[in-house]
Amino acid sequence: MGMPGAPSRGPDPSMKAASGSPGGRGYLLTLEPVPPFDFELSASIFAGGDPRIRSYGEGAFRQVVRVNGQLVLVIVTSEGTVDRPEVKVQIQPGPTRTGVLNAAGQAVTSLFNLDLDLSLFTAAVRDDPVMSAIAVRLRGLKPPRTATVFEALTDSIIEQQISLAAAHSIEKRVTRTFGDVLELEGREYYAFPTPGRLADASPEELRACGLSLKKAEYIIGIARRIRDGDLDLENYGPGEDTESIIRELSTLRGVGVWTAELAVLRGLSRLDAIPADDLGIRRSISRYYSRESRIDTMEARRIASEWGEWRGLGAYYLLVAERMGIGVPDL
DNA sequence: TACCAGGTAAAAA
DNA sequence: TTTTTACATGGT
Repeated sequence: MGMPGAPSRGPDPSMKAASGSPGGRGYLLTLEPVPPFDFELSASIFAGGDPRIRSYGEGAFRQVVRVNGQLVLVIVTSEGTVDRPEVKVQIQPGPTRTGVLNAAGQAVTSLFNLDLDLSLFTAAVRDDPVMSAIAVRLRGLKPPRTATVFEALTDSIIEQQISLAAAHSIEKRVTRTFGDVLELEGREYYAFPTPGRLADASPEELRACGLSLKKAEYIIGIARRIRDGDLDLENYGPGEDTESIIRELSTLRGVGVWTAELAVLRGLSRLDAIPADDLGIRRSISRYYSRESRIDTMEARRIASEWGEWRGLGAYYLLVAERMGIGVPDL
């Protein structure tokens, strides 16, 4: 039964724009995420990140976002609770037009999936005692989303085959080499490179960032098709079936099923997509659902099918649970 | 030191 | 058509 589009969501969180911050440090926006939402838990994935690119520390998340063609640093903090979440967004440099302010608010809403209604997920996994127990432990955890599908697709190509540690180090070098820079108070912040910038890169330049020559060619090829108008990754609507997007992306050179699934999961928050042959996902599924230390792709898909249209989010919960050292629930 | 790690396309059989 | 190989960096 192919369900069209992404799982249904709650309404957009309401935005209250303070028109100009009195303090003068930057402009302030308040977002009201759909509860439950645990900001600290959701943002902890970014803890220890490169402060020039994306970081979370001392309660504040920082990243450069591109809004209306302009780069701004968003500083996101939480003042609410899990059940009455309230997220503050500070924008630098200020002052800025309300159009930019509101666009930054939309960007943060997208980056943290603030409009996702997790109660639909917990309802869907009600009959799965393992996932239900983990969902209670991780209550309010929302999965992150990349700023663009291009970023998700590029990162996924970089992450093919090699370890996450190796991939992250390469991703940082790519961003610092090709990303646009925003200078603030003597500090530099980098946005993820645009397709146009990577379209102009040479395979050797990307190779110097640590990519294989083949991956460099894949990424440049995709970037050029976007630049030339042959490919548009950023306008998939809710009416487009997740499966058909995965099929479409899989036709790109260098993009297999695994890469396409990961890209729609992280770039479009298609939470019904699960990269079932992913080693890490298979390991975490086997940890919580099997006596075997390793399971194959078919077995992973069979178990994940219990989570219905939320299999991708279920997989994310298992990965986070494993990372946090949450044990197998006693049933 | 060697080997594996959140794959893929192209070559070889 | 199916199987094997090359590829890149970081951790153990």
